[in-house]
Amino acid sequence: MPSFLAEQTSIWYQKNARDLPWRHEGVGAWAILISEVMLQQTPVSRVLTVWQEWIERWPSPADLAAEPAGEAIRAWGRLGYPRRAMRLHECAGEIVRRHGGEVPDELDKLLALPGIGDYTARAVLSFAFGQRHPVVDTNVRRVVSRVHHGVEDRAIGLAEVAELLPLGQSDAALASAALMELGAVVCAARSPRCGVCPVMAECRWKQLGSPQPEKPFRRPQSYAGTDRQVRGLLLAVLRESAAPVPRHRLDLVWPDGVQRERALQSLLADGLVQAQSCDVFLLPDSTPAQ
DNA sequence: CTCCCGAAGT
DNA sequence: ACTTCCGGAG
Repeated sequence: MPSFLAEQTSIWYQKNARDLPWRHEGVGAWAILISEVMLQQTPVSRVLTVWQEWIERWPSPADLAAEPAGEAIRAWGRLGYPRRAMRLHECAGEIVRRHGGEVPDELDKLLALPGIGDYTARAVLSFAFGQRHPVVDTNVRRVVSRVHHGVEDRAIGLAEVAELLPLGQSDAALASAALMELGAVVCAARSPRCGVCPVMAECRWKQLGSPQPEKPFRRPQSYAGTDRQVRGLLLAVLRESAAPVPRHRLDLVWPDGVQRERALQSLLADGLVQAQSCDVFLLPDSTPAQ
């Protein structure tokens, strides 16, 4: 059932879409998959440079799979959540071993790959293969919740979004990109730009006076002082060092020895760091995928 | 300090 | 259903 929301947003998108390099003609499924993983938790502006480096260095899954995981972690730079880099490396290996080196174009096969969840699998199918799938990230949830239900945070499921997409494959893929773009640049969480919104006239949320949620949703933890920050500091040292790093150099980045050790152990457990000996550490140099 | 906002493990 | 996992911009 093509909806007013999907149709109007698609028209708007064709005039107002940002010119992002992974949207260019001829960009392959692997490059799009990389972009979606990088964008999972990181703003566009920070992804641009690293994505370009990755696709030039590793234009196919086989190119990435042929290198040690540590190279992916190093090239991830400061994008954050570096387990994504490790999973992308594992993902490349799986694509080579199980799919002949080509990104699969079926939902169940994508969902089975490491680091690929409900959102990313459908984003790749839509944006790389032009298929019709509900691509639901928090932007899309917010847009649909506001426009159709008039509230900030109604639970929006895949089925509901599937129903509002146009029936044609390429029209649906376009609408999915458009809904995400609208949520990102117009129907923003904090500062919505309703004055330029293509669906303002039929937005339930706007009609109701842009009601805020009953519960303001408190964010329990800040980043400063968390294990995540310490892990980031430790990994940065290893990333920027060509040679293995002795423990005493890691001791410099954080004063609390208990937390520092806990962070180091969790990095080892995640496979983001390897111990060369009991007091020397390096990025993983696991043998490339066979 | 706040905002950003997906995958996977439990 | 709830928690862990980053880091830069404002």
